Amino acid sequence: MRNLKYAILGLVNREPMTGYDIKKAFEDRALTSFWHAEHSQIYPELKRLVDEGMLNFDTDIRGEKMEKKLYTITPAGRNEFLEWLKDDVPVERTYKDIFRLRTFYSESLTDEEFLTLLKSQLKQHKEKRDHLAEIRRSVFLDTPPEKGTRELGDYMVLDGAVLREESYVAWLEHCIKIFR
Amino acid sequence: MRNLKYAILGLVNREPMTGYDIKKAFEDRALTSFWHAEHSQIYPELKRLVDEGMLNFDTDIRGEKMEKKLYTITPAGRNEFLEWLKDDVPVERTYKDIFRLRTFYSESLTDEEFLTLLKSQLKQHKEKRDHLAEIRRSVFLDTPPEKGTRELGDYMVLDGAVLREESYVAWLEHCIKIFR
DNA sequence: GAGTACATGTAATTAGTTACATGATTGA
DNA sequence: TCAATCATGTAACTAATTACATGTACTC
Repeated sequence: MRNLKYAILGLVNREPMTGYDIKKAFEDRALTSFWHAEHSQIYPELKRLVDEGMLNFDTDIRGEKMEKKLYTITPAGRNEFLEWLKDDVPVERTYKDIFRLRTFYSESLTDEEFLTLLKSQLKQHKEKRDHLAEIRRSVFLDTPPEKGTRELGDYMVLDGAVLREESYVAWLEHCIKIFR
Repeated sequence: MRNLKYAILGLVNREPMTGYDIKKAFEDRALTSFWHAEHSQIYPELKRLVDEGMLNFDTDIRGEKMEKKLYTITPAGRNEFLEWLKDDVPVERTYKDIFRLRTFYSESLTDEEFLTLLKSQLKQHKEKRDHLAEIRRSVFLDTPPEKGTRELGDYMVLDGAVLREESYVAWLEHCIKIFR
């Protein structure tokens, strides 16, 4: 499905970037909530996208001799990206989740053992939710940006991430209530 | 991380099963909401688990000569599974989601194009939510089973799947409201 | 007799992670 | 001068998907 291809094309379509910039973007809290890639996956994909005529690059010098490659999207790349973006695809049947897998088998744990796991997950998901909500508050003042701006995309996925964490927290709290 | 290993050990720990049974279990609505594997991944993993002494199998004959392998968990397998089950692991940083990736880049779509995608996703997630809630109602009468029963694990993940879909629906409706 | 479900495997490819490998620049 | 960050790559391995491949049993 080449999803990484489109994730990268979309970033470079926003503005010219280096591989390192792309790696950094995938570490940003908003993007990382629904996509991620290591640099070992990014650099080969960038090379491939250049071979396929989707991207060009210029070599920049920073300081005395440190080289970096600044990638730019080609018209063909932009076209492919826009076609992909329009695709209406069926929802993913499975959102893999290891903790839910453990929960499925929790009959084999003692109540205390499972409660410990539930509480640890709850703590982590609450922290994640609060962190994401704090970004939404500090960056967007909890108000959606104007339509047609890049910031609106950022806002919407951040908002979705907060909702997802809230829902996870509600589920964990429900499970804890059952076990007490 | 060998997650499939533990998903399979957990199923066979519940009761002896064939590879085909395991494949069917991964198509069941509750399990499929958070885990999935194709038979091409299951059969080699079963072979490996036998090699590692985690599973044994007996060959059953169905009808005249059709053979099937009924797998049973070994004490070593059960032990490994129980150790894995107790592990408290950090939450996954990323829950990959292609529609959220598209949303992130939606500034490059027209309002109508993006609204069409949003509405299609909304319809699908509502159907998924209703379907899951209907299973919860018909199988569990919306009431959690007793602690310590296998049914409670099934109920909890199903409940979590309903909540997750409800949260997705709420997010999509929020996005649609912004775009109107 | 046809179609569906049961039943098990392998091959080829793509996706993703962890480890290996190197070196420059900046700021404390 | 030390540490963190910038910067780019490859190798080895694990995970997962799609396609290839085969045959039986049951029900209408």
